[in-house]
Amino acid sequence: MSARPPLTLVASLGSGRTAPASASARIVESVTAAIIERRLMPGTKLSEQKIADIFHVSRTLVRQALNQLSRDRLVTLEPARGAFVATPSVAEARQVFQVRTMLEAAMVRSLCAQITDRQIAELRAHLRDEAAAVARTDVPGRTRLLADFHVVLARLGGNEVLAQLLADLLSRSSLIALMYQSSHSALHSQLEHERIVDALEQRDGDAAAALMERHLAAVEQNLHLDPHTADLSAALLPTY
Amino acid sequence: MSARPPLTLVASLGSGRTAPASASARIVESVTAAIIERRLMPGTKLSEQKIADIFHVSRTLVRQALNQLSRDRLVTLEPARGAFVATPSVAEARQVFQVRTMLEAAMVRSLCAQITDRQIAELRAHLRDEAAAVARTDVPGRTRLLADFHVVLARLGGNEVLAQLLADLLSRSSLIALMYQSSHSALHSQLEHERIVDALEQRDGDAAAALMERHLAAVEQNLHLDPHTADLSAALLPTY
DNA sequence: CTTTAAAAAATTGTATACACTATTAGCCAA
DNA sequence: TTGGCTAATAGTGTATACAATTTTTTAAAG
Repeated sequence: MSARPPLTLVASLGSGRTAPASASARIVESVTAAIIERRLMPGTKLSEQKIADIFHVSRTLVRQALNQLSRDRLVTLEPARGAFVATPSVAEARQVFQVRTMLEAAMVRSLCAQITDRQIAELRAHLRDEAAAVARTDVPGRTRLLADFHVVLARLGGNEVLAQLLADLLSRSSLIALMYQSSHSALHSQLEHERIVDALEQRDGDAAAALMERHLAAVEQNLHLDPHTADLSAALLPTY
Repeated sequence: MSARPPLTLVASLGSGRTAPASASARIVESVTAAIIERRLMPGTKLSEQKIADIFHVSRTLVRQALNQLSRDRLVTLEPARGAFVATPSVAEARQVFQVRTMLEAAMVRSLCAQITDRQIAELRAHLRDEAAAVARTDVPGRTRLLADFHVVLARLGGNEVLAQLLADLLSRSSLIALMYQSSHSALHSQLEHERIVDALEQRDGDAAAALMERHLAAVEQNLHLDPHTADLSAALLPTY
């Protein structure tokens, strides 16, 4: 019997980013980071009182945070039973990738028409960070950076609505990748990112869109989404 | 009442589940409906205690509902000042339509490959409802039906993630249309919907996507988004 | 009559109390 | 032991209390 209080949540407080003023926003960020960086497993129960104790706030604020996480689909709320880290279904996983493909292909295509050299340089800098994290086998770091690449791309277009939407889809994708044990190598992903930026640099919208579609398809292909494996892992993974 | 489509914009914004509407979900639906049906103007203050009295619940549940509405971008929360019906900016309006164009164009294109005759019949039935509402100048009804068309389309593809995303964007679009006084005639929109279904029926993905893109561009064009008008209306409408 | 300042009222932000539901533990009977 | 019943425990759902902040009112001065 573990009953292991997620002290890891507190540790994630120090992880970069703009400091959210609100306490509940801090909790949302911490739990999100913990999920993305694979420190909280799908199905883990998120007890209100335990989280409240960790952050030294009342359950009121914890409940606010859990509600928001539920809207983000990172947490499932079961009435009168509590909050759990979500366990996205195979169907949901496929749908998330389908939506991402629609959005991201169109995004890079339109980005080609407006991207500046300065922005390309920003992307190159990000790619260097990715490559470094991959090289030193920094698993949490590379996971976050590889996901961030897509959000950075979205922000370059200046469409905040799109960026926000994609950020949500990306955090869901991280949970999906964790749950279905992606076998897509980080190195492979990183190289595909490089090629996408190459296409952007050449302002070749069709190529960039095609590369993005193939990249997402490759990532999805390397998830263990086939029914047999999925059922098995879903049956074995803890529900409490 | 007439046979209502299984999925309405308002209903889709609630808990998302078939669970009996909780108190806060009821509040969310009521406020959403009030905004979409133009009974709450942008900028209107939503006082917690007043809403609590109306629904005979405590502020706790009202705050939950307002938080959810804030996440849907229908309501803006100003710290220590309260909740207000959102007043989406011109930039946000353009971004919402840009994202919708990306998603809905790709959506109808992929829908062409899998749509059944039975689903086409469903769409035709919806179009008849639309036409009837337009003919009898039922403004709230036609507004809802014209928006629902896009959500119904999303549901047909069987992608629940996409449908949910689009439902959110649609409610935001309704608020935008209200704020920027769309001059796009309902009849015109309705006819464009007919053409899109025509293309779907012929399984012509490129045509359907192009028609959808033109439809959304036309709707956006007929919003009063030009800076001068926008500043004027923004200055006169809100703030109290 | 307008402007400014301070006090009062109203409203939001957070914590706590309590009711209600679910889970667990213990007990008895088969 | 095993199954099921009941009691105890723990946890969630909602309401209320109180503190902090903003808005309004009131009053006085310029």
